[in-house]
Amino acid sequence: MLEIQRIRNEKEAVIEGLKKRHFDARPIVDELIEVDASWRSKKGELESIAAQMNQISKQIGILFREGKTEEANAAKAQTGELKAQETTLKAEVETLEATITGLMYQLPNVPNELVKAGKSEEDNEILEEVGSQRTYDFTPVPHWDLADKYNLIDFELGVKVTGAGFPIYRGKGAKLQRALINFFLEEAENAGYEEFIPPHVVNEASGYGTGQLPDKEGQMYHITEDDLYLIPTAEVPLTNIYRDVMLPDGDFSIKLTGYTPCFRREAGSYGKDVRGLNRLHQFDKVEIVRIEHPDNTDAALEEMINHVKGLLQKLGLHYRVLRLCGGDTGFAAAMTYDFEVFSAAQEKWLEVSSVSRFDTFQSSRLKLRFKNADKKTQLCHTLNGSALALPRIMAAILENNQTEDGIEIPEVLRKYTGFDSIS
RNA sequence: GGAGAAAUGGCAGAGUGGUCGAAUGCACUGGUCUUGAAAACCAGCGUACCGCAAGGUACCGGGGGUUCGAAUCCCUCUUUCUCCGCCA
Repeated sequence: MLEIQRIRNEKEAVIEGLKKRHFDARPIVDELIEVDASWRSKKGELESIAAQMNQISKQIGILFREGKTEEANAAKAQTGELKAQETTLKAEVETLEATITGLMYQLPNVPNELVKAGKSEEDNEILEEVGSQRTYDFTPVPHWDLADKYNLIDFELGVKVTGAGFPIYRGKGAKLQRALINFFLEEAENAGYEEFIPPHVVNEASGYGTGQLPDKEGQMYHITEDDLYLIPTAEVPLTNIYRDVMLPDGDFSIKLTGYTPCFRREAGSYGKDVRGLNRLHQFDKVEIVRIEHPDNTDAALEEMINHVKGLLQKLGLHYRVLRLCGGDTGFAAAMTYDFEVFSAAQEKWLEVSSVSRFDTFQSSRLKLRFKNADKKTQLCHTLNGSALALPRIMAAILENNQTEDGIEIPEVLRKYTGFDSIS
């Protein structure tokens, strides 16, 4: 959430910044400024009435103690009018507050200055491409066929047990999946991230804390009976560990990682894009999360980007890095870098990681703060990224590393899989 | 799942309708003393919002209610503990 002070003080800059998302913030911001002003004035009235009431109550207490019952009762009688006013004002203030909150929740984060204006993924900037396409003296087969041929992933069985988008990994497929998880976790650990195994289900407050609610309500599985949500990413439980936290001093850099399954309803998705592992309702991911002093955010982001690049390089994948344009940047993010790997058989780029900085957008909702050098309370910055999401990595490894009679396992994974190839 | 008890400031812990934002102790910060430290003593010491300020308001697990007035009474939810049941 943007801070109300920022909207009051930098109104035009906020509106201008949000234009990069093709988001017309002016109506919301104008209303916000107006409602905020009347909120402040009503709040002032309410508080002065409350002050009078407190004063009278105090007097009544003193009178009773002194045994001046009649005077006390007289004083009681005059409170009626004030009390009625207080009740009315209170309701008005509450309505105004709800309006403000409702409006605030509608405003996405203001893009970073590096982010280019743009509407959709067409406008994303390709920053670099590393590696090159392998050549094959046969026609590469898509991963869903390979998965079937070598008995690695059973999509039909998943449909039977659960439904579409819930594949079942088996045999060497399951083992390769587990190898990737172990590899990613170990790399994160080597980079200084502490490993967590968080719950896979979160409460409503956590959903609001990281910004999934109310914006993406329909994208999470909601367990209505207990009012809990299946996590769409480990970002939610990991970041919410630090909800309502005041870090004692400005010298911190918190690095968390965790592997979790992720659940997404993906309502409305259909067609060719959802074939095989391309888009699932349940998938595995290792996430990295950072909580940083604002001065350290640039460096942290850089470090995370390099971490993800390192993983892709170690896996020998042909990849490219994109900086998302305003329109394609997620609601809560100030800036996002996407990583895509090239899939040999599908002949297209698959997104495998997304690294974002949120600046104070999440921490303002989370109430995640620290005491700065002047002993003032200040909001932390949060960042997170996938390192990495498994299914499309799996798809790319299967497709890109296929030979005519098998699949070669990347060198770095062999100590985890225990086998060098699948045939 | 059933029965009971509890939730107060960083921690411990008092307070059961009125000068309570809350005693006291510990911790913490500053000062005095000391060559330095410890001890002792003095002072300070929660958060948020509104306000240029003075100041005001709100907060005793969350929400609601009673009352002129609620940490204190009532309802409700959550969490923790004890006992019983069930169980990987």
